[in-house]
Amino acid sequence: MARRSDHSREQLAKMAIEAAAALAARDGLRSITARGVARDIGYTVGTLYNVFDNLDDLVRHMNAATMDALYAHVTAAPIEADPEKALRGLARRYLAFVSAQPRLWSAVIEFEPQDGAPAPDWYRHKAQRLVQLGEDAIADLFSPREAAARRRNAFVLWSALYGLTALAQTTNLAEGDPPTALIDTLVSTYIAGLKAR
Amino acid sequence: MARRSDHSREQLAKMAIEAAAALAARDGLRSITARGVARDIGYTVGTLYNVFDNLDDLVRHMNAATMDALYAHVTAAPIEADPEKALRGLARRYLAFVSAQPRLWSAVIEFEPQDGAPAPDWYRHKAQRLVQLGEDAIADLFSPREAAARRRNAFVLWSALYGLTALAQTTNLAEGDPPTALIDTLVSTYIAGLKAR
DNA sequence: ACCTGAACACCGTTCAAGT
DNA sequence: ACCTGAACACCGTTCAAGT
Repeated sequence: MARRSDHSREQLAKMAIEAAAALAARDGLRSITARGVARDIGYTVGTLYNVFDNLDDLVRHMNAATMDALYAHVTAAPIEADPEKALRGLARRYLAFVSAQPRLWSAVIEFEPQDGAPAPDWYRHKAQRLVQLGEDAIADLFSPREAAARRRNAFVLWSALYGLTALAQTTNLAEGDPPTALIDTLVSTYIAGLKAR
Repeated sequence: MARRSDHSREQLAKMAIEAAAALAARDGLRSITARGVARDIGYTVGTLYNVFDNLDDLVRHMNAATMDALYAHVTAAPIEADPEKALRGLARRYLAFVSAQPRLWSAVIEFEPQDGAPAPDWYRHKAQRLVQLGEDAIADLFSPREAAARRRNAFVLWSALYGLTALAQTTNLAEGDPPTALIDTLVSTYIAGLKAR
């Protein structure tokens, strides 16, 4: 055996990522196993380790693909000029994506590589792009010399949105309030706070 | 062998939870194994399954203990009357706890039981108690008939805090801004927004 | 160069057998 | 009733051997 070359390295990576995402979407992050992914793409485990450093590396790439899909989904609609409308639009599209793919998004949240190494730059950039969208949305509320405050508030808003989607999914702490209402409450209250600075 | 009865069921549970927490604090959630915990408490795996349903059950109890410790830490100081001061105090003590035990708090965030079953009531109550603290802190900003809005905003604030601690730990998206500055920005902006309602 | 198959050192969970 | 030890069906990762 050996050297089938049915697929290029890039194709193998794509197939493995999609197989992993299918597993995670169905049964959660922990259902992803090297043997399971290998089985689903018709190769043996060894081949997987020829393409990825280890299983965490594969999961990281899967999560990166999820973040790319989220970014694409959020930017598919035009972004309004008014900060509050723009932010609410972003937040609602964010929520819609997460609600449609709950276990895939949970995988992004839950993922913590075994070696405590910090995420590589290319991975952090995926998240940074999303924060940037929020920063653009609220830009009109800041003067050009307030760049630091603008960035800090964008990060706080993104974190808040992140926490809301994380908690609204799992816990049912806010019974009666649909996630959309929570999102809208966050956006309108925070924007009002920014305007009152 | 058998029936050592060196320890009561309750003692065994406590020992196992502490052993698991020690493992998680050092090397993260995924370093907790049934065999490792059993080794550290001087029993075999079988005994662990006599006390807990499975490993997820043990981890859930460990996380519950972490939330209890967080609650105790946050309520150790008197809570101020002014909403903004009260909330900032809570948030800062929250952050202090999380920063002191980063991997233990990460375990709470990352944990997702294998069976997709919702968390039991006694577990959800631990989180609910923390939200309640926030609700009490902001109570003065709402009239008695606005109970729903008060609860919703407390949940949004707690979620935001949760997201901020989750992201500020791992990613370094907000370089230059220390976590305390992010927390203060969140609290002061959100409170200003609530006052501007 | 790429892929396989088998190996190594682990896992979670169960349960008959002992006291 | 409680605990052990061994078993079962898995894991992640490595690597000699094949083409």
